[in-house]
Amino acid sequence: MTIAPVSPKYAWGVSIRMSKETKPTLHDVGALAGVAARTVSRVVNGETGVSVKTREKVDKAIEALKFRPNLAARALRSDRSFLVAILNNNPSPHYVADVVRGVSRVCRETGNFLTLEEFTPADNNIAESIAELVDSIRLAGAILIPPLTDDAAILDLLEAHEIPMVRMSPASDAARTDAVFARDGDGVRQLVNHLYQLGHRRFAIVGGPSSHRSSRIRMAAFTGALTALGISPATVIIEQGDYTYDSGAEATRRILSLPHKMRPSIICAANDEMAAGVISVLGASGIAVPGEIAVTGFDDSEIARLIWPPLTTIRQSIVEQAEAAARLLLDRSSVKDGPRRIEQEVELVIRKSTSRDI
Amino acid sequence: MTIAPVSPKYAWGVSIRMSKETKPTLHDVGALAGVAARTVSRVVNGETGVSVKTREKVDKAIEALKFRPNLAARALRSDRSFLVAILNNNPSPHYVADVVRGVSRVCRETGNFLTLEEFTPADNNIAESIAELVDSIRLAGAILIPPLTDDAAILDLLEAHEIPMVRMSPASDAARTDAVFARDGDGVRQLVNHLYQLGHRRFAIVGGPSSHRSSRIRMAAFTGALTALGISPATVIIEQGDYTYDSGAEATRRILSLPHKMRPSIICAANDEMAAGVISVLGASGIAVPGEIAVTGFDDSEIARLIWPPLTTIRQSIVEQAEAAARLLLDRSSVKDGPRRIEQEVELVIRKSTSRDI
DNA sequence: CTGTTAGCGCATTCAA
DNA sequence: TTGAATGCGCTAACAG
Repeated sequence: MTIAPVSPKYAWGVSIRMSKETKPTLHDVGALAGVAARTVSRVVNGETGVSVKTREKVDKAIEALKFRPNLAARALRSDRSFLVAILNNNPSPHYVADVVRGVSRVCRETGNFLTLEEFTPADNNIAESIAELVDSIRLAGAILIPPLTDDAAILDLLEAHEIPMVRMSPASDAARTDAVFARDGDGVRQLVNHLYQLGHRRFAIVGGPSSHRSSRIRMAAFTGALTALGISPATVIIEQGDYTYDSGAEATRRILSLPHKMRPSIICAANDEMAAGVISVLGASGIAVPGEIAVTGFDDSEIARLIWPPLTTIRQSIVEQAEAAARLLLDRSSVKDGPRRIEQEVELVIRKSTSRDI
Repeated sequence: MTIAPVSPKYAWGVSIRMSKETKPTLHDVGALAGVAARTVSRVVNGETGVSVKTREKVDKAIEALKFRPNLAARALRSDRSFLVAILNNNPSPHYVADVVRGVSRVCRETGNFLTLEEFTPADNNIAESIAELVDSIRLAGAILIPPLTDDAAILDLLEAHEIPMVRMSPASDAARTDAVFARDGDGVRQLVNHLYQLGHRRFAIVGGPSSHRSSRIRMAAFTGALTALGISPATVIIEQGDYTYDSGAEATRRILSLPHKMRPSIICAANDEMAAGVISVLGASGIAVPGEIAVTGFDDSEIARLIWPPLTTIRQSIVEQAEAAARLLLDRSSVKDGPRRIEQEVELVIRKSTSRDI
């Protein structure tokens, strides 16, 4: 057998790896299987047009060499990476962690990797950082989390680069891209009906910032559901918060400063974090929860379970929404039919903050 | 001027980009600046041996073309990516979010990108997933978060691939790699001294899992500090938890079942999450906090501020630790001197859960 | 069904 | 101080 002048690695004519340091390539696999690199490439990428016999040989060689395609080479040659980016400037750790968990799972299933572009709400050069990323490598796609979902400059940027994207719960221009939503309105209706059955008639609502789609929807659903039960919105105390703990506490102080006969029997916050603020002020004021005033949240974030009393709330599985978003992102088969939209069910979770027996 | 038969892009002899779709390359920049690609490469990588004049021309061309080096090509050619991986199976969203925030900041400063390998504690094929990553691309480095920091199989894997790594608060084999720690012991001593000054003499401690370095250190510091104040460890109630909310609640039930005269005036939990469990059980039992029993946590995680009463605790800035870890990881200048070690200061945060005036 | 050739964009010889 | 040539590992064209 003549010596094939290919490269030192192949100096013995067959695929004998000289060193543990050298990672096997398509070429190595091909040499071992007795086929060309191109054929191995076909097998690796699941292309059609390879005989079963050949495929088996190649698979065996891949296995034997523990071959793994080089990401950089693939990305360079085919101008498509296997990187899915999560773009985030949402400061809530629970929310982000759940998104990461869901996307991560799907990435692993599909042989992709996850990159995280993390910003604080104060960052003002978000678009620039993202530009750096998308100019440096062709992303498999991007998942956008609120409130960054509604940043027109970033949407423009991604569109200009033709990066596939899915937005989670976008507030504006919802039909512009693929998107995933939760059925917030359904949740509010379930919650209100439950409270009504418990006998509550004097409601206070602490709304979220009107800039968020979710808070507008939740507020509309609250007033709608109450009206449907014969409770006039005019009799409902409505306070405005901004989804933070402190704003929930502040709203509660305002509520407690009202004439005593107007005091509600139930305070519904538009998210759990504000509800935690509500409970802390009630506790500090010596008001029994739920005995004197009951409290509800929304989201079923971790804190709903950790505070005392634990919160009755609406669970929306962010993990599942994120999984759905990632699958949508990676499935390009139906994009041509226009923006796609997934709506996720929610669920009422009843805990002690509305219990009758405390 | 003759037509240079280089590629369609250069068909006009000078660097005129034919289409917005085509990203500029080193070659384009060089053509515009009137130098070879090799020279541009030198400038981009900050190599020496380029005249000031040339460098200026090149910089101008880079600016004009908004050139950004192609990550994939760089990674392929030089077998080094600009990807920093965070390896995590810690379920605490606050903690992970802080790590991400710190690492993210440093990555952005240094032109790197961040990839997140996220696992649940239940995942049993962590090593396999990480192998897939490190076999696919040469990472710039990896940052390991507990409890994954102490997984020998993963350390072996990364070492075998010669991936630079920094571990955060490793429990075992601490000198094996670069590492970042917090001065937990200092924090405990500050805390105990403060409680002693408030008049507390009957202590209960809810420890963390002995598998964690942090809980062993914290427990040793508690008994040490108490002893130093003349309080015999034999008179201290010690319960074992596992850092979860539920284990804190459970430990508290055991404490409350003790004869009344043994009841402590203060329960110190080894982390905030267990402290939240402690407070919930005390609340459910009608015991005033801090009036009858005070409570402290450790970590100053978000929940410390969100529960009622808010927790006196020890703040360790995870963001800063993560930043330090990332800088350590990316600075390879001093690795040859053996494993490096950074210790981060902590700080006592006094809140209502130990206040005297409630 | 399979192989040959070429080149993605960059960094690294080596030569000038 | 600069440039020409080469190839990293892979996949797209194009043959056979």
